[in-house]
Amino acid sequence: MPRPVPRSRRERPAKPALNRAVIIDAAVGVLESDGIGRLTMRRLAEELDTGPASLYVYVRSTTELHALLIDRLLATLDLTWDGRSDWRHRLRSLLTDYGDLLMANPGLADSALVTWPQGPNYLDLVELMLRLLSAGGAPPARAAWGVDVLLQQATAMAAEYGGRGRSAEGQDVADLLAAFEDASPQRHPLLTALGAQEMVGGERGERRGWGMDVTISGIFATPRPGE
Amino acid sequence: MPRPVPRSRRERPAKPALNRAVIIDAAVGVLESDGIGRLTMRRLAEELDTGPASLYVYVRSTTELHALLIDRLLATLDLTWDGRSDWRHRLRSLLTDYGDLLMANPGLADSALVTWPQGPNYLDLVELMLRLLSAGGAPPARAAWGVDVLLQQATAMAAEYGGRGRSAEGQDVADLLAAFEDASPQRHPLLTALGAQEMVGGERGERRGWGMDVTISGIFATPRPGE
DNA sequence: ACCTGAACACCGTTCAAGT
DNA sequence: ACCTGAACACCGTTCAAGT
Repeated sequence: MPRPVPRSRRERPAKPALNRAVIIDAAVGVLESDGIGRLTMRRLAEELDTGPASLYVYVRSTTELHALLIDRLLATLDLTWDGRSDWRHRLRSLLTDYGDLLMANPGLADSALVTWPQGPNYLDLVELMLRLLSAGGAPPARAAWGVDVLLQQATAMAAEYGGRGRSAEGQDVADLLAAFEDASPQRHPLLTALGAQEMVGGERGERRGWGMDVTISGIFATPRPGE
Repeated sequence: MPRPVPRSRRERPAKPALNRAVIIDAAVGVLESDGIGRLTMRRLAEELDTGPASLYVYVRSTTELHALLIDRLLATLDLTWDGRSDWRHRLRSLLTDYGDLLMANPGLADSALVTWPQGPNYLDLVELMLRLLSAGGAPPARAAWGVDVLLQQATAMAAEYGGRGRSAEGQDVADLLAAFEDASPQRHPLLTALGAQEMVGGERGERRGWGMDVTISGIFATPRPGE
């Protein structure tokens, strides 16, 4: 019969044994409470009630930590397709969901832009995109490059009008607007005629949807060299 | 008649007066000698023989410093067009030059990806791209969004197979390859059939050229909503 | 106005020493 | 094998005080 756990150990749950899963769970917690800007080895160690050195037994670097975190977040996406609904519509909704996920936390898209995701959910996402492009008639080798281009674009768009909009991450939209307002009518007639607002602005959903259509159409219009 | 400068002041040139231009010049020096990863306020202050606090009189933040640096580097590009040569060819060569510039220094493209350039040369680049897209027949509003998409893509491509290839920046290509090799034939049949090499590899120039053509074709094939 | 020493509040990563 | 205290070598930014 087990002896009763001493009160001091029951009051707060015992420090959980460290492992990769526990660390990534804690990382999600820090992301949600503090933002990715504070998702550091030291902050995470504090959360887990240990020292930063302990994390290096399970995670190679801060970059790997971010890659694992992003993969973990992908698990919340719907990565299925019934194979019958319109492939193009499904591809758009998938990329939209992915972008929304990255925009939900300020700075997350910026991080995703320079970090290659790493984990099972990322593979599922890529596989689904390959299926959808194949369903549309893309030859496999072209679909392979197409996935890369589409993901890169979705991530970049999320970074551009997601997190940085009203953030504490350094620059904001006002800076970009101000930069365009330095355009000179003599030297930059087209830019001046369009106006800063036209360059930067636009309804987010429209702009994003247009970008996706550009790339999807382009993929189907452009054979790979030697294809 | 001026008194002779004391020997101790002549041995090494006098500390230059600080100003924006001097700071950006020094930043280029640090970029070339140490890489952008070490282009910090502290390292730059050391180069200028002062303390970091002094730089804040001229530069608002490290992000602004990087934005100014990137604009400065753009000055080395050929941003002219005679208006007669093939617009599409010129657009491709412009984007290629821009990508090469970012790939010349490891980590630079990563930084450009999350930093909006700021300065006169960036405006010249945008103006030229607007001219080229207009020459191809794009309506102005579509050209505006097209410039954004093209620059974002060129930067992302530079980041993807530029700097990180053989770098000390955290992840490298081998990690990405390894991630794809975890694909399971049951769960990821298309991915498995293609193979990691097909997803990640390919001759850099071909891949980049294909990506540009995809986007350029897509821009001309896709009207803006309500256009 | 411009400049700066010093401080505040952080970082990533390594490694010898412990259990 | 797993864990960690402590250290090393850095960061960005602010601010009171000087010139």
